[in-house]
Amino acid sequence: MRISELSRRSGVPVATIKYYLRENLLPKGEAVSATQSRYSEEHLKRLRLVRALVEVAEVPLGRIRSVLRAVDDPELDLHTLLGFAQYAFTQSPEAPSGDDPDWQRAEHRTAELLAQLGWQAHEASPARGQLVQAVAALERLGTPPTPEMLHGYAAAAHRTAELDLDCVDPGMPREATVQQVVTTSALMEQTLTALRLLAQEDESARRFGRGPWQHERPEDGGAVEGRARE
Amino acid sequence: MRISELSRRSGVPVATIKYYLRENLLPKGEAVSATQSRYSEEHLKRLRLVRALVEVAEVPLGRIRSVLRAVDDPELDLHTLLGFAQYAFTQSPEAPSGDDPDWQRAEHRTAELLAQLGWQAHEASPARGQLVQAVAALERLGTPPTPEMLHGYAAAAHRTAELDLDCVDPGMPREATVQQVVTTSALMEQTLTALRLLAQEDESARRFGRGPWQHERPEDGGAVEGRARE
DNA sequence: AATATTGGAGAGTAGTACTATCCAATAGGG
DNA sequence: CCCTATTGGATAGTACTACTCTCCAATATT
Repeated sequence: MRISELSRRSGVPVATIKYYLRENLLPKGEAVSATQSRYSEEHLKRLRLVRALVEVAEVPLGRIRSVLRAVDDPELDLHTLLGFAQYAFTQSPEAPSGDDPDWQRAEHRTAELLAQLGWQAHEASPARGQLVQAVAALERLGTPPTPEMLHGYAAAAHRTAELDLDCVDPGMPREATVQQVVTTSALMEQTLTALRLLAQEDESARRFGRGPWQHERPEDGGAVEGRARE
Repeated sequence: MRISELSRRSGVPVATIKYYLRENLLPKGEAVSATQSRYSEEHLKRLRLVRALVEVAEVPLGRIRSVLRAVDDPELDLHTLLGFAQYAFTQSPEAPSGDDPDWQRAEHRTAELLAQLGWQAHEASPARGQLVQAVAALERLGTPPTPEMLHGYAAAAHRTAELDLDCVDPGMPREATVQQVVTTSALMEQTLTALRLLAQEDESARRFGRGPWQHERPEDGGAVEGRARE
């Protein structure tokens, strides 16, 4: 198909497709002449994947590029690919600025937690870094997470990880599996977050509330006065 | 304290503090003269909260502003505040573009799921919208989530929501509770995400891997050859 | 008195993700 | 073969976010 058809079928403007082509988020089409290339169903699938990642999961294009590079590497096995996907999707918290006492304590808490859980995590894992960063931030705000809480969250996280991997079938063709891996990493995250928020709403209503939330924004001009019935 | 001390104690540049003051992310200090204002410990706390939200949770400043507006409203009870925090932190997926069949199906799946779970969620809840959006994206990519999977994730989400609310004590002074609510919404999200990724790594190693991941970036010069931009 | 700091305002910058315009080379219909 | 539309390729421009820098006159500090 031509670029205009690719645009029509995906709902993405031609200019944006050209941009993705330039940015190596979409492989070039097969050049038919100097002014025409042919795009396949694979291109359409890839484009839809990129759009889902951009629109729904809000992954920056740079990280999407990294993931796709790994996806397109036929050498990588499933386990390694999952690792790359994780690496690409997680923002590395970079320099801990050295001698931050809160960071040190967070490092210690994290190491202890992982040891108790028996999880083997790479020392330089970005997820580990993110965990330390979050714990350090909580320390700094004066509300450090208790080991019990962390264990509780870890148990829930472990349950979701099992579910994540349940839908990855190593016997399927690589293409399909790869898509599954990437969508699992990114879109299931969104799903899980949304479910958690909905569960919070329900649980909050049960504990201290009087029904579901009123969803008005506290935008400029008030509108705050008309909150839940009193 | 003066602005320079606020800067030194928080590690945030003076220029950024001024910017936050302009953007109403930080209340003005008590004006002592035409060229000086006094800032309190509250300002420092607020500044640290904003930084944690920006750096760790990557919440856009606009959303932070919304949350803070709700936080500073003494009228709001805990339940309502939690609702505002959720509303502010979630990006609304906006217009479903009307007659998208995938969206319709996702709407249906979501409604059914919530009905089965017995969760009372507001029709216009942003979390609900986000869930529909994620499910619709998965549909579009050809890998719709099964009801069983969704129920599994929902159970895990419910567990975390219980933990989230366990650390909110309605008997505490409002200031402390409010901080707790906001950090719970945002920073625990990061914590949970990180834990899920670590659990994935561990579980993936158990199922198909041979140990923890090697964390090399597929960046230029890495194991994966770079893009063909010549 | 000399130097530093502050509040306030405005302009400038860097990064991200497009969007628009231009152009010459075709493609496709008549 | 002619004419219009489309395409690839390149470049420039836009909108938004989150700062960062500069300037200034009025203080504060030494």
